[in-house]
Amino acid sequence: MYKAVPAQIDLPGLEHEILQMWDEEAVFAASVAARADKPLWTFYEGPPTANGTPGAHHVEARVFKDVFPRYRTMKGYHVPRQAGWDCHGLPVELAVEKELGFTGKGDIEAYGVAEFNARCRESVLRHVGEFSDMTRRMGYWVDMDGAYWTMDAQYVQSVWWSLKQIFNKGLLVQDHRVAPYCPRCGTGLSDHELAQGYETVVDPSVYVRFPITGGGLAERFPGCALLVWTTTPWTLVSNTAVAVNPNAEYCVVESDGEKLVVASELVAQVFGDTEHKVLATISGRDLEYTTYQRPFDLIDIPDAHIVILADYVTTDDGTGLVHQSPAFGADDLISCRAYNLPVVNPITADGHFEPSVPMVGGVFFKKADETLVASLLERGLLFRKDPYEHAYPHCWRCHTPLMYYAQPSWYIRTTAIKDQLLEQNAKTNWFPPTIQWGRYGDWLTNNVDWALSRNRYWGTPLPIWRCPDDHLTAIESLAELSQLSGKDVTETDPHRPFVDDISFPCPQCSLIAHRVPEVIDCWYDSGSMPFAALGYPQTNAEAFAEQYPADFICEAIDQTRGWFYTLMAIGTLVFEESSYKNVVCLGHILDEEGRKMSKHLGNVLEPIPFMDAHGADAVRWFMLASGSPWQARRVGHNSISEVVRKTLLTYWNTVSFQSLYARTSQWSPSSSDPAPADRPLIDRWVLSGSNRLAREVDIALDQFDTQRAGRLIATFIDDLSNWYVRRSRRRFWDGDPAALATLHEALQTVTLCMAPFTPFITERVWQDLFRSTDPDASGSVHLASWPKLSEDLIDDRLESDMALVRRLVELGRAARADSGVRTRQPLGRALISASGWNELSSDLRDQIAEELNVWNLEGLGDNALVNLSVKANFRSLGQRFAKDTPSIATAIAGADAAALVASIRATGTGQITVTGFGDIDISEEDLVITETPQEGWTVASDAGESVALDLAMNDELISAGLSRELIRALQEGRKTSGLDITDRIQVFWTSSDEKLSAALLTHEAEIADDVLAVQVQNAAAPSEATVIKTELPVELAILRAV
RNA sequence: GGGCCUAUAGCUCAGCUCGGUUAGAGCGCUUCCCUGAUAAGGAAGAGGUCGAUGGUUCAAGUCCAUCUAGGCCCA
Repeated sequence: MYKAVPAQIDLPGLEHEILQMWDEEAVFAASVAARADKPLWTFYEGPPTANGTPGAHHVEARVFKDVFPRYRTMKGYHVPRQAGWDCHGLPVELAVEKELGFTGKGDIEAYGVAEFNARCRESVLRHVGEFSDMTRRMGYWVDMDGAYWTMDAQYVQSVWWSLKQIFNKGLLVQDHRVAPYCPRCGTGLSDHELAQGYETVVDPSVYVRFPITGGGLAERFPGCALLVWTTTPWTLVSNTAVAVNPNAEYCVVESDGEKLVVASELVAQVFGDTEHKVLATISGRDLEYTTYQRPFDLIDIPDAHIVILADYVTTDDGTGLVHQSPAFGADDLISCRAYNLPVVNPITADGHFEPSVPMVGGVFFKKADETLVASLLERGLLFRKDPYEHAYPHCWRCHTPLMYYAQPSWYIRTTAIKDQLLEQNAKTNWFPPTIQWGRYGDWLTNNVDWALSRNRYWGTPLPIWRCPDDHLTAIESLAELSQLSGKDVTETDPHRPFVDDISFPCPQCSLIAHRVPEVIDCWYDSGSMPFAALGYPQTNAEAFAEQYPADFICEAIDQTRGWFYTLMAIGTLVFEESSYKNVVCLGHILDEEGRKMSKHLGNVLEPIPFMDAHGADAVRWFMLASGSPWQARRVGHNSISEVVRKTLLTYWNTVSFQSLYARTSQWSPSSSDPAPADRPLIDRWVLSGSNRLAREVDIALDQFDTQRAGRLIATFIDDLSNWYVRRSRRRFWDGDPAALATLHEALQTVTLCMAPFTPFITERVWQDLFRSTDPDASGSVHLASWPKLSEDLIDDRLESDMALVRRLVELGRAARADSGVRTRQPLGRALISASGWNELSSDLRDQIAEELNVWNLEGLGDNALVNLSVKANFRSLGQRFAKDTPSIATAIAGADAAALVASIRATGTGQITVTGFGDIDISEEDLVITETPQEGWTVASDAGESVALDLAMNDELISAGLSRELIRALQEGRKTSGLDITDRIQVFWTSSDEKLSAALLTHEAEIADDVLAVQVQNAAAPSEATVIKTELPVELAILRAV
């Protein structure tokens, strides 16, 4: 027997019970173990940074990471799922710095690197707890006990091993380049980190006069100045040169008594309405080696301050003359090197001007702008100053504006494998597909070398040792280090400062080699997880070979330049093959107003309270099925509660209904239930639909399309509840085994299809309906297999017939509403006109009659004088007649509809005369034929289908109507007086109304049957009976029968 | 400046792959109906220049081009 399923449900409460059951019975482990000998379907978990608290976007990604492995498991695959935690990196360091009240690297050094890193490790352990709780609460099944931690010694050594492979290929190199640099964190950043941190800021954009001191122009136009534009006034201190485009045209402009050099194309923009006159034009090339007076004379920059040529200079913006400061611009550095100009850097590693610099010594670089601009103004060098709004890169973690800063760094030469990366990308399936050659492909095409090193503390140490003669040795493990150093260091923590203390004689020259000071980008750590999570190659070599590459990974779109890239790049660098085949790339989650969620705005959704308010299933269903996962979506309390009402509660109530009546009639599924073929048509319709559902959802999930799958499921649940159950209610009251078996089977299918989406509620239903009635049922819905298809039960004809039935019912209801006669009042007959009506089985016709409360349904043409109208069916005509379609359509509209239809119905074709074409044969499919009765009917028509109601009343109909009215009043009375649905009652009535009395007597048996009355007495009610309120002229009362 | 995404009812979104002549759903609003599973369901009404322009076509929300606005990412 089924378990009792209450109509009311507390979803979050249910989920906590299920969570406990899963824990107690170790269902997740069992679901993986049960498929151990089945084909592998591999999934890689992208490790969240164990820092800060989880947000709604983590829930989103984790829902998708959960649904496909669950689905594949049901389909018979072995899907191990290893959790992972990203432990290293700036985010963790910054959090610890904040806790300790540090302001920079000096504080860390003073505190001690060992102690600092210990705090970092402790911080990671603390934050992982929050992620674990959220993960468990939402029902994301992933093995957290066996999680990989990027800070584990084994993991670090795997990363070392991979770096050594790359080093050996000559692709890990040190170089001196201008790179984005965070002065607060004191380290360079990679391009994909840069991508995380653009912020819109307003900087001063200044036009500065650089008076010419030598060269051709100085002689021709004494007092002339170069007009130079920059948005970073602080770099003017180290001005070294001015670059112009050799192929652009420049001119000398006289305005307001001064002479300035500007690119010709920009003259109008620079001078605007100010009166100005062009004195001469000159090519950029001819400006080369012009000398000028630099704007600030604060630091020593020998042999500089000339005009140089550079192709990258454009005349789109500014003045076409670009100030050069080679320490702070990648392009500047390249251009100035070509002229052997010095690279002078007056800014220290913490972003402040050196104390010895006059005017701005000790000032933070960005803060110097104001002082410097004031000085320019005072000395008459400032031509113009505008606020300039633009996106400027900031540190993605501490929000300090970045400097482009010349510094030595370690790079992975990814540009050398760019073609291979493009090749690997071509073999990857992206969902949605636009990412592949759009956002991601674009990124690959513009690939730059990976700036790998960080001048920090808490990270995987770069495993390169260097001797005084600059010989480099890459190390792959502590074992190798032990061998070289002659000491057993295999138990040493492979982090700073401990590895820094290990040294060994250089294998090439025997001088003592020490480790270089840098640690690596933590994105390299996470990108190494396919092998490092297994400790490969030191351990698990076999498992790795089986599990590489992954069948499936999934993250949000911000990972295109993050994890999606580092995974592919490292895979290609080390194994010459990308590490994933299918990648699902999600849009972001926004708040209800469409804004990004951020702590700053205070609109962050706390996942656990959110799930405890609505239920994790509701949140999951929303993420998977509501709107497009590829797009940014708004989420909030309203959108989630709609999901609950529309889908989850409808499903639950259908289950509760089934349980109620099955238990009432002591029904359990058994072999004595009628076979599907022997059940009524409506049952076969449901089974056709449920089997189709299993097939279509399977296809959709195979294509990673949860939105489509969700729509299919929601539609089916709606059909089941609001058509099948609604239409079959009486059979359930009667305990009809065919109906009960049908609903049982349909619910089983939909429960299985839904299990990956909403694992909690489906588990509850599985336990209450299926495990309780089938000794062979698996102990959990998540140990069950995908529903077995019975293709032979899928009946296209039946489904299209039922669709017609439902359309006709819809028309009938419209006509009913129009007529003003309430549905409880039966009508004698309705006339139907629709193609397909004649072929409709009597079972299906009965569905229409019952739903509309009409005693007889008849074909329209046989019973009334009919008005015919015809319209052109353009879809059909267009294919045949193309550009002549409109003339044909006009002719059809003007034709004698009655004669045309009569001819088509008799012979299959009809003829119309079209001016310029003569007679044309048309068939029924070329037309939309609408039949309506000529008079005296209430009609509703749509798309060639009509339902007409006969409103004529007679005593019999009125009597039946009164009886229905009484039944409804009595049922309402039963309900409000709190009777159980199985309670029997006695009915007492008295009435002075003749018609009503007659109706009661005529329909007594039927009334008694419907309201479970053991007796219907025409007598005054005893005092203990409950009086039923009704607007009919009758005194009515009921009493619970003993 | 480049890449990608988005624009359909007051709000949230389908429909666009594969063009068919009255553009759909849900929420909200008005009126009515049905109801012994339902926190539901149904009918009617109000509410749309399907972002704009141009093109292709017999026919464009749907295909093409350009533009506008917003978003994300990059320069």
